[in-house]
Amino acid sequence: MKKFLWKKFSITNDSRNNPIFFHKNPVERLGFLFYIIYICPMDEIIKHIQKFISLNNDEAEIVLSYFKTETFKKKQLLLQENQTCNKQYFIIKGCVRFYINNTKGIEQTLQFGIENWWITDYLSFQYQTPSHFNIQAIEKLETLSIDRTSFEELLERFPKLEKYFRLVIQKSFGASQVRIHYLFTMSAEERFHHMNNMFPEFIQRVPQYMLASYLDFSPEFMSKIRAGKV
Amino acid sequence: MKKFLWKKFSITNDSRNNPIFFHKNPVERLGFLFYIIYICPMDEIIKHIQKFISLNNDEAEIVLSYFKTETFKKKQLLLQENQTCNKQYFIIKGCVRFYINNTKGIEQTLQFGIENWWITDYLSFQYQTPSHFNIQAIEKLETLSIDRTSFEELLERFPKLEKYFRLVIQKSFGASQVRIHYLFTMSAEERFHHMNNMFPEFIQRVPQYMLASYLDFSPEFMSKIRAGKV
DNA sequence: TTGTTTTCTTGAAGTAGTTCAAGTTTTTTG
DNA sequence: CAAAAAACTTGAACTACTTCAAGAAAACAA
Repeated sequence: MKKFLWKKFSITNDSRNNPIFFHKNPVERLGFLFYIIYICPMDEIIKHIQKFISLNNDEAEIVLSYFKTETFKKKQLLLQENQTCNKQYFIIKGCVRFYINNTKGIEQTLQFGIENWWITDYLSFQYQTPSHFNIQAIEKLETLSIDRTSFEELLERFPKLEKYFRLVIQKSFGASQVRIHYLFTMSAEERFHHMNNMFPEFIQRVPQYMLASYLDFSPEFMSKIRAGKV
Repeated sequence: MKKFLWKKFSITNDSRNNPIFFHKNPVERLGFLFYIIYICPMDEIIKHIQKFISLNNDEAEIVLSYFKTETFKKKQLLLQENQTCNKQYFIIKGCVRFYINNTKGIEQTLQFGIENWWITDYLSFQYQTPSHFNIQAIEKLETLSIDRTSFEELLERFPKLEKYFRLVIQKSFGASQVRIHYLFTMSAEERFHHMNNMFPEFIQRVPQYMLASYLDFSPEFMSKIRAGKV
């Protein structure tokens, strides 16, 4: 039901220029209001922004207009190695992995992303250089995306968003440091149990072999840990 | 010689209220001008900021006034585990390591910092929570430091610095991702040679055992790699 | 529902690293 | 400059993981 409405009312970049969407008469906008308040998952990004900085309703609408909804099928790539990353994605629904192909041709997961997370290769996005990374949908995925140009425009129009993005990246960076900490201080088994305790629901969502590579051991070893055979 | 002058003219936070320093008469300020233009390493931070955003001379002086020069002896700690990190440091001269004590009581380096780098535990600094990390001077160290409160004030006074700090952190985050990439795809020996090729001058500056832990292998193994005995 | 693909399991053999302990070299300090 | 401290080296024994190969189970598509 939710999903049906979501698709039906799906708002694209063009909404920015759609007079109905921005019409001030509340009756005429009823459908959209309902959509925005009760159903629209796009609302999540506004809530997320408002956790870090203030943003009133009018601003929120304009901010939203800079984003495009983009959906991906399971296994579809959002970014491929050697391509330049020209979008930043905010995950509305679903799950992605950020991975590389190592020298033996095995895919190694560096990061996962779930609802309300930003995902992109910041270096490639910022400096428009080819990426070393792949980003792939693990589940059917709904995102809000913004390209490099719109992103610049958005930040120029709302400089206070600089603060929002600074804080978002700061958090990601912090998480990345803590991750290295865990890789360095825990044994394979400890890393698995730690992950298991911290994110019990999450580990249900991704194939074991991806989790194994994220925790930096082989899928076979994961199997043995789970079976208590180590 | 340089060092002597540096010490002699060392500018502290109090400079903000020092009428001589900000006096507009160029003759009276000659010493300081000379200092600022030819000797003052504080200038480096301004140059660094100007690489990312525009900043005129008047602004630069005010920005500088928010910082304090702080020096550390070799081995001195800038931040200790379990303390809350309440400063952000910009390194003028010297070298630091960002490390943890692992479960076996061995110190494991997660990051190095050299001239023109920012170093702090961003999570602890931002959310004022106890840090998991230590930051230590590896060489005699000169920094510019800014505390949490001054940092907030600075950003409020110059909102465009939000962009600067966003870009700085973005770069650090990118570097951290690339680092994990290397850890995952290269063997110990490859990681060493890669580091050797990329930063030949840097590896001269730090003890081998710190480098070994940064590259995630034992000091003994480093020794064997270097001797070609592996 | 059935066939196909993807994911997970298991044990045996192998290896890239660690750990330990003792000695040597280099750097720092008074 | 000598003494002390810190950093580096070496080889032998060990181990936490990997790799391989083959089969079982689960998920997916037609």
